[in-house]
Amino acid sequence: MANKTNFFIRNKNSILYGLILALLLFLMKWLELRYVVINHSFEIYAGAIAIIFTALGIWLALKLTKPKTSTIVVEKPVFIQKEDAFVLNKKEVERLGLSNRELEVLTLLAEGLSNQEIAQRLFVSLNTIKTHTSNIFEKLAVKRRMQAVELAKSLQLIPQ
Amino acid sequence: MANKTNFFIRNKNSILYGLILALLLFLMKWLELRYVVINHSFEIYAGAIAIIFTALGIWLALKLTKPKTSTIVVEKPVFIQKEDAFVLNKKEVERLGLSNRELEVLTLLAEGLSNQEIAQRLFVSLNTIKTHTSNIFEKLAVKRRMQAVELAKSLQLIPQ
DNA sequence: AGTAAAATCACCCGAAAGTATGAGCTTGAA
DNA sequence: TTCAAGCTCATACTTTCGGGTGATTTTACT
Repeated sequence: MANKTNFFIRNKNSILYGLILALLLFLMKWLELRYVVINHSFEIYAGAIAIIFTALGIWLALKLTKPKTSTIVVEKPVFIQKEDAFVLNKKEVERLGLSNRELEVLTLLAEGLSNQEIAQRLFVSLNTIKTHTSNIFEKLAVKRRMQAVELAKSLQLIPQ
Repeated sequence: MANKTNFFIRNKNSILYGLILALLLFLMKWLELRYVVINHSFEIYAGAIAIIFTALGIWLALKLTKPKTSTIVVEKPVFIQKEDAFVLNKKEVERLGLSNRELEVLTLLAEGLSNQEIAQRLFVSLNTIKTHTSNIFEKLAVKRRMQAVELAKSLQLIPQ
């Protein structure tokens, strides 16, 4: 880090205040030699110094406390669509009495595959898939594959 | 509000500091009468006052300034997963060359309705709906109604 | 070993979906 | 007026879907 080179820059304010302080003292010394001190009591002089330097101290403190308040950031990230990890609604699965294989078929159904394609995908016969789909429709109480998929998605049986 | 009754309580600190200030001045006056001032130069005395009251001012300022606002970064993830107002993706509609009627049929298709039901809903014949669906599948380059609905949803052609 | 649930497969039949082709009608723009 | 696009409808045909029934095999559990 370049601490040494930055020293005067970073302490610029402190140095400046020190100079002002010295200047003020010098000014008072000069005033003392003239007409002020001679004619007034010492208490007034001391009180003036106290007041002035109290004010200076307050001013210094207020100015020098630089990390006054770091900005409070209120973040409001708004996610419109959430594609987070799919969690199976096991309660509904159990309630409907759907088997694992039926859920599997349901998933492929949702992909828009035909029964024939599903059969090939699962290495079983077309008739098997037809039996599965029939059972699925029965358990879901729907008439068509489209409705089955819609219902399954809304019930969190298959990923959206 | 009970401003009057709370005055002394609220300004307790200020009053205390004022008393301390007076006490310090009195202490200095007492010291002056004794051995300090007599034997030392006035500059030293003034300097001491300046330093003490500068420190006092700083201390006052730090104490009196309201408690530093602590920096708190609050993260609030807000999930708006429900379907906000559906906006039609007109660009895609135009690109695919879909007519209004076809979009209408597509919407009903997504509800899981059969061709016959769609026909009754739109007061047209079954054959008309079959023509529409065929054209839709052609334009969307899909083979089945399920795939058409999936694609239409992902392209924002119909509400989710 | 016995049993119940799940998974597999087959056959039939009717309904629905999808393909292909042609055509009438309306409307808005060139 | 002509023309293109959109909407409508029809006929014919093929494919897929869905319902119903029955049967065998696998798996898991008692």
